[in-house]
Amino acid sequence: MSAIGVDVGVRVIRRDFARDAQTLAVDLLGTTLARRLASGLILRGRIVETEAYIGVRDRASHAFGGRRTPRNEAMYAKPGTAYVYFTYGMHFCFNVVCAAEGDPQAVLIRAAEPLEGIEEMRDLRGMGAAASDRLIASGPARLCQAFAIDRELNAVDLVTSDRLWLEPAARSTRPTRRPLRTPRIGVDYAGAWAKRLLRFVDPETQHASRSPRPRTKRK
DNA sequence: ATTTAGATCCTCT
DNA sequence: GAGGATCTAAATG
Repeated sequence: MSAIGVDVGVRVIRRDFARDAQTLAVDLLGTTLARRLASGLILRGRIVETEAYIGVRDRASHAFGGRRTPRNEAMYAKPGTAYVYFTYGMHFCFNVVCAAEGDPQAVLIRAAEPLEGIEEMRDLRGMGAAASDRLIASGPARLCQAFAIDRELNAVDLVTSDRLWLEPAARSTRPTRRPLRTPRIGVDYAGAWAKRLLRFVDPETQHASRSPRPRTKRK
């Protein structure tokens, strides 16, 4: 994997994406997100926080009620498709489409621990070299900025793309404890669906969008 | 430590 | 026209 020309590692394959969003959201923790820039430089990060958007009955989902628009069209595509959308006038968010084609389920990738190409990520984020690694990709829009993910990558097939893909967790990167479960962030408009525990965080990470254990602060 | 306001523009009603 | 799967800096307790 370090040999020249062998920079694209083993990938997550189609059938692994063809599961329900809740299952995939858990399974993606510890997985590597990989991005090749136009320059050829490769960025990698370990996914540590996800959210499941579980389909047409999920009020918090862009596909609620079977809504199908130009924006969310990618949610109805094959499992393993990227769904990248623009929000709040300035931010992008990246999802992995899953389940069966036509069933609009997706996993929002909310945070990653930078592994490779960290200096480039800092540049992309407009951060100084002194800023903490924890601020690079802890949050869905920060992650997109750090990995240069924007509209251009919407609807890309993560199974075949040489610009954006996922690599399975190795033993050393797989979480060793069960994920922390919380309500999803920023979906207060979704009524009862806002309370469902569909956000998943690696309990041992330092790189989530908010501390997994806000209580304890010793040491 | 927690809260607030402002930025900013695309998407859908 | 309204509001959003957010982030940051600044203000406040």
